[in-house]
Amino acid sequence: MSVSSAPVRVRFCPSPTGTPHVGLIRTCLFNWAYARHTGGTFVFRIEDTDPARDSDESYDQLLDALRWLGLDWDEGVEVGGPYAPYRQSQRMDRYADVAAQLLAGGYAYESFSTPEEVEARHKAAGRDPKLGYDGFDRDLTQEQKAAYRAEGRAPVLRMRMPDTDVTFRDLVRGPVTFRAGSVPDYVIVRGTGHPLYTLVNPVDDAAMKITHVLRGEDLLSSTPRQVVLYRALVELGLADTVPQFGHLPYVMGEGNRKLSKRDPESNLFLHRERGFTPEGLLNYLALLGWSIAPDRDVFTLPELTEAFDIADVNPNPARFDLKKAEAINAAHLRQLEPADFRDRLVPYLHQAGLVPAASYADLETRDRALLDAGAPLVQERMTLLGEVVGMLGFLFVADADLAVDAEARAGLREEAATVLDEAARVLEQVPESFLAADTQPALSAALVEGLGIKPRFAFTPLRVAVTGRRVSPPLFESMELLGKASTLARIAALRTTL
RNA sequence: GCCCCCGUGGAGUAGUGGUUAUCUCACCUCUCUCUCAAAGAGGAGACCGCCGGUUCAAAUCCGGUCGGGGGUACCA
Repeated sequence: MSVSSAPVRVRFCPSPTGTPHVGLIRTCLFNWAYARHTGGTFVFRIEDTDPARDSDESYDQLLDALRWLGLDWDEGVEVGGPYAPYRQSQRMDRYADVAAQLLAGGYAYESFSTPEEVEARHKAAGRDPKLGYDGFDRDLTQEQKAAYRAEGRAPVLRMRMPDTDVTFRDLVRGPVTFRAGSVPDYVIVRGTGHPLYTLVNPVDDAAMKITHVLRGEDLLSSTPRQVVLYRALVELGLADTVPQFGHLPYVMGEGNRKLSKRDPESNLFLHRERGFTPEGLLNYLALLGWSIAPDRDVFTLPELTEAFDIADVNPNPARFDLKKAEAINAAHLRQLEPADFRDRLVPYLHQAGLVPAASYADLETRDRALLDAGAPLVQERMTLLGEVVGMLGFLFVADADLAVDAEARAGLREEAATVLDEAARVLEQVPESFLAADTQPALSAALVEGLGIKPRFAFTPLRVAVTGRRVSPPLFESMELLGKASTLARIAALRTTL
């Protein structure tokens, strides 16, 4: 149900403040997906007009985030484009020019009132003092303005809001109307001459010929202001049309609160560190307000772009559910090509200090062999890549350095000592190759049949001895990878603590 | 106060006049089984915020109401 047939141009325009937030990335993803779906253009612009809060570090993190996720942009910072520059801090002269035209055209006016004066006037008139700016300076004479300047006051520039309702058709919510008089005249340029977001954002969207503004619901209430500004820009010949707006639902955290920057779950990089894959995380983020089909929620990025339409976005607030996100990620891990999965484990092992190399290609021969054999053992047992440290860590530590989980050790039954003794005796006789096909029957015969112990109780002490944990990859394959000497050494080590 | 948005099982979600109200995750049980997963089978869980109206018939249309969220900056 497209209203416009012009090529789609969308943008992602974060402020470089703080660490990338999952809600911000969700917004980026939807813009990107819409551009890719429609064959349109995805613009990446940086809104760094607040020197007090913006930082280069945050800018770098934004780039890092988009590159990690594979959300590529057609125009914008780093890559350039026909409407460069794409950092607002480098476009200041343009804003001054537009502001001057808005003033000259009567769309904006100079305002000298302080907030205290506005409030005082509301009180004096018996109105609610929190009503907002009252339009007092709308029609000041030259003499009045001169008098204020003589007092040393520097005026702000305010947009003149119309005395009519402002209606626009939101792509997600349908028609939205703001009642006449409910949106006060707002500031677009500070007394210092510094332009504000309310001016700069629509001016750049117009300059960059943005056709669809897809952003968070938190900006919904600023839309009537922008629509009015846009209309002025159109009349001034500075914009072609008013773009279409679509407001994406909030991303909620626990309870009924917006997921805030304070919540650890909101930090994109935390998820990366824990071992979310780009595929898994993006898949989950796409589910925050959208779904590909009623009976399906695991999909690839190409499937997403093929199916995505802003019109299908649901207006309800979406809750960020880590459990669900992890389940989606686990499904993606299982779908990975075995070699791909294996390669992705290395950085996590490296980070934990288990292997000296940070990439598979740089791995030593022995580590490489262990990982080649170990990765397939855990691929369908993991939710996050970071779990590999716990799952396969035992393969990469010296016998003396194996940490045995205290709880797992304490949970062993009385016959554990007997089991370990008997297992050690039997395993001594298994050939050096230590194949699972040899150890399993030997241990079964000795422990299950010989001692009459149920398999789960017979093998648990061995699992704890060999891997240090109660949950591990399959036992016999683990022993095979570890080799006969290490396996026996670890069994002996645990035995002495019982 | 004023303005705007939202309201279907624990979470997400399908469903715009007639269905036993969809599916996924989570949860419970069972099968498989050396642990954990995976896989397979089954189960519990919402009368669609509430009230009223229109209609033979409403989660779906209308009115009202309550609840939650957001905005109301010389922040973005």
